Amino acid sequence: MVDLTPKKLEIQQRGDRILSIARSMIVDDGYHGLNMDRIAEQLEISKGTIYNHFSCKEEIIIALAIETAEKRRSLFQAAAQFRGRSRFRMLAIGEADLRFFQEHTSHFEFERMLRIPSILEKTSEKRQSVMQMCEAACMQVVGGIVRDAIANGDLELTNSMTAEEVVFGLWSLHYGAQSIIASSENLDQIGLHRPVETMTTHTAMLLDGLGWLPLSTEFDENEVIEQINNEVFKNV
Amino acid sequence: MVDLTPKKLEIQQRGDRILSIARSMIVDDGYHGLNMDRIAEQLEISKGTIYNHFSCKEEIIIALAIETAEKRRSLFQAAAQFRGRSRFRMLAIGEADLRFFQEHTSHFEFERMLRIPSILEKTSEKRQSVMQMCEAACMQVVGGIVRDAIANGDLELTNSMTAEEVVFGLWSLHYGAQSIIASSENLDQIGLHRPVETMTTHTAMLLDGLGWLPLSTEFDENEVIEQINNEVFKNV
Amino acid sequence: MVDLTPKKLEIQQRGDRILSIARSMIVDDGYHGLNMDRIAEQLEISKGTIYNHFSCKEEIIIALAIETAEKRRSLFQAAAQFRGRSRFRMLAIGEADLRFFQEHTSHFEFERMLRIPSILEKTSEKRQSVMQMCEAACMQVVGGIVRDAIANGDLELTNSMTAEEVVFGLWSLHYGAQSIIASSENLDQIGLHRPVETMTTHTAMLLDGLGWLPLSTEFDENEVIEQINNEVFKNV
Amino acid sequence: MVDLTPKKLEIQQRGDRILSIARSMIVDDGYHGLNMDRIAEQLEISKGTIYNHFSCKEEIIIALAIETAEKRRSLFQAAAQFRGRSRFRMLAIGEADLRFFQEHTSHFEFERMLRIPSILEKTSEKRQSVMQMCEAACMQVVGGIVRDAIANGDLELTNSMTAEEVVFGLWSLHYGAQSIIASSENLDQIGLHRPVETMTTHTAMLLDGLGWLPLSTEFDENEVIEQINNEVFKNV
DNA sequence: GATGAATGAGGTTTCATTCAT
DNA sequence: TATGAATGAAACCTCATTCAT
Repeated sequence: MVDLTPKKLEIQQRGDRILSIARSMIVDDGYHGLNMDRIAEQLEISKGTIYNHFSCKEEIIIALAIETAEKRRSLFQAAAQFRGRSRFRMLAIGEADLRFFQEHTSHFEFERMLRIPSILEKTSEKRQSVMQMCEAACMQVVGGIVRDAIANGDLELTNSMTAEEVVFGLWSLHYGAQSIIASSENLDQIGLHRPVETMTTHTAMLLDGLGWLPLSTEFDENEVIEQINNEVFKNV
Repeated sequence: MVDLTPKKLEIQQRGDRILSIARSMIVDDGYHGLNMDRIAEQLEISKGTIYNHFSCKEEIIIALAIETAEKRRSLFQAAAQFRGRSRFRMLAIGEADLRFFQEHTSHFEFERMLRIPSILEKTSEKRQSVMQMCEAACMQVVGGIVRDAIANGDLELTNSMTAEEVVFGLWSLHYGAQSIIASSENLDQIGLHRPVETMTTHTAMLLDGLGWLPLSTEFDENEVIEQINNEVFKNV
Repeated sequence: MVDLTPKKLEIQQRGDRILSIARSMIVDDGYHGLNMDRIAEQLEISKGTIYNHFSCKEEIIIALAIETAEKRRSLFQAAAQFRGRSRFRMLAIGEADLRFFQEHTSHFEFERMLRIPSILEKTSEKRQSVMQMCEAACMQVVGGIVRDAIANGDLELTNSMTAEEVVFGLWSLHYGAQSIIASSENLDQIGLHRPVETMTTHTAMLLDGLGWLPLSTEFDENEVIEQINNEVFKNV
Repeated sequence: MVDLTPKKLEIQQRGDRILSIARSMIVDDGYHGLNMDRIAEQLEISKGTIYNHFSCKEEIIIALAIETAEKRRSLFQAAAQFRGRSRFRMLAIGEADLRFFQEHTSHFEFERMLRIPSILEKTSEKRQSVMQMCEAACMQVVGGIVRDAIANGDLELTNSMTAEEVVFGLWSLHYGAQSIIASSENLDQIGLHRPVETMTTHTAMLLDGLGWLPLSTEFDENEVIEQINNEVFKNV
């Protein structure tokens, strides 16, 4: 055990280096830019060694997605611990999501690739389920807040909507907005000068539309967000 | 003119057949399933002929996306002609979008691919701009309704929001929801049994949150939709 | 006839322009630099029109070779008419060859291509025989001078050499030197500052070596060449 | 070391087999007869494997040229070691060149291709400089003998000729004669029954013309050549 | 575990030639 | 006769993946 540690450490570090180079390749040149030969060349290892870490190219992509998805999960879990009214806790989630988006924009690139079936298919079930768990954890965190809000009367669902369906609406809005922002270069030209802020505003409108109390007109959002940043994300 | 037809017709038909086969390849097996050799083989033409129609694989993808995007544009333009209050005209747009989604689910597959920069880069500027025009036309149709609503007092924007930004919110919600639905197989397992209806409900909630009159509680949605279908989409 | 002439002229001029462009393509990039598409493009005519002039690519090559071969033949025939001793007539041939080389360096490129069986095969028999006639005429002109020299005692062949073999030696020396000069950029760097003059000197040395009278030490070469230029090539 | 040999040997042998097949393709049909697909087919290896050995088609051509150029260099260097008068050492060079030509006729084809800029450009600088070194070595060997001859009075250059220019003459004569012989099928028909011997005779004539002592009339060439073969080339 | 040569499917390009208009 | 889009054979080259050492 004492002997194995340094070796295992080295192996893990190599795995990380592979991911790190792969990430920058994808960020720079997208899917076609990810190239097993060039990874091997830049790391000065053999191609075979890469295959000891990742059984195929797609496994690298999902590993990258998991890496960032785990960061999102911890951000969401941290946000959910904010003490206060349910609507404010949703604000904390929004803030977490915003931070995630700003620091890990590349995640959307990975996710887009994994939503192409022919790519996802080649990934291992193991990593697929890790990925799903991360996503499910995020949904559950948000779902928990929704249920809390229903339980304490802050939110009263009509249309026979379920908590999961509320989450789906918010997820759709954010996933859609972030995908569009991350992959469009000309938003400014079509009159969208502050797309991230616009997304945040729409989130508030949607929650208002659902009747989630207190309504956005009843409190000062900036003040709450400052409090959230001080309490929840101060170490991040 | 009578003489010109057969040759030109044949050429155009071949272009269409290429797209048709390519579409089914992508639907079945995604990006990797699209294979120039196999297209040539199945159509019994040479690869060179395919490249006379489409200069690369990615051009086929964008041609497919344009094909469907044009259908969306006509649906949106038809929907916008519905006579009635602005909120009902938005409902008509929602109905158009729904029909588009149900009949051309594969569009989201194409669009997802085109949002990967390394794929988009290889497409011709010409087709890129056709694609953008289709999208812009849709946005303008919706933007026009928003502006009408503002003009006649149905909608009063707070938060210094612009009409374009309202459209962005709806676009994000729908793009996000439809992407998720089109690329997820296990929504049912996580409690989303009617995702399309849920998306529609959230749209209504968002419009309510924006204060768009009449609010969803003030009219019978199903009745209006029936009217829309009768008047606008009866021939479609 | 009055009407046809301008048309025929135009057609012939186009044929010439095709050859002219093809020549420069081959000079720059050899066989695989010759490209029917690019000829059409540069002449702003259609590819089909080229095929009205030359039935295939290889016919262009042999047409180019014939064009220059005919020029060489007339130069040689003109040179052979110089009145004077056989050695001086050889000097005239050398001068003709020099002029040919300087003005039609590319001829050697064409000749080389036509030595490749798969290329020669595709040319028409008609042009093949025209080509052969031109070459034979040149050799006969030189061979005639050699035989004259032998007949009148200027040249006495030892080593049981024949007139044809004498021609071969001169041909080799010139062909080799000209090929090297035509395709080397760095002769100056390796100490060859006047390669053409060097070739001429070696020709004289070779004729001296063969004992062809008068030896180069017995007359003023420059003076004779001036006379040749005045009498034989003054119109060229 | 014992373990490494079989694998490495096999790899090297495959590289050699690629060159061997490529050589015959070029000999038969020139540049466009060289075909990566057909090499793979005939060797029953994959195309990728060929590209592991040679990064492009042109690298094969230059590799072939280097292979033969190195043989010429060793022949020349061996020849230069012949002990005897300078004229006899030149005879040894002539003998080396003759042997080279007879065994590696195809070299001239490769050399010609490499004179086409668009072909040479694609070859690696590394191989280009190897090639240049081989050629320079040959010229220096001959140049050395010329200078020795001048130094010891065997050769007295008139016409302000330099040692390099003497080499150029010999090079031209041999290159030209060998190119013609290598690429002509019908020399016999035009009266050239022993072109190689004729070339050798002309070399002697040229050297006689230059006054290189002893003149060919002053010694028995065959006897000297026999001696050269016994001393210098007996192992070759 | 590490290596890297071998594999071979497949994307892309090129180009001579044909043929309907 | 001129045109040039269409054709399709032929190659070049890339790259993810495998496997013997």
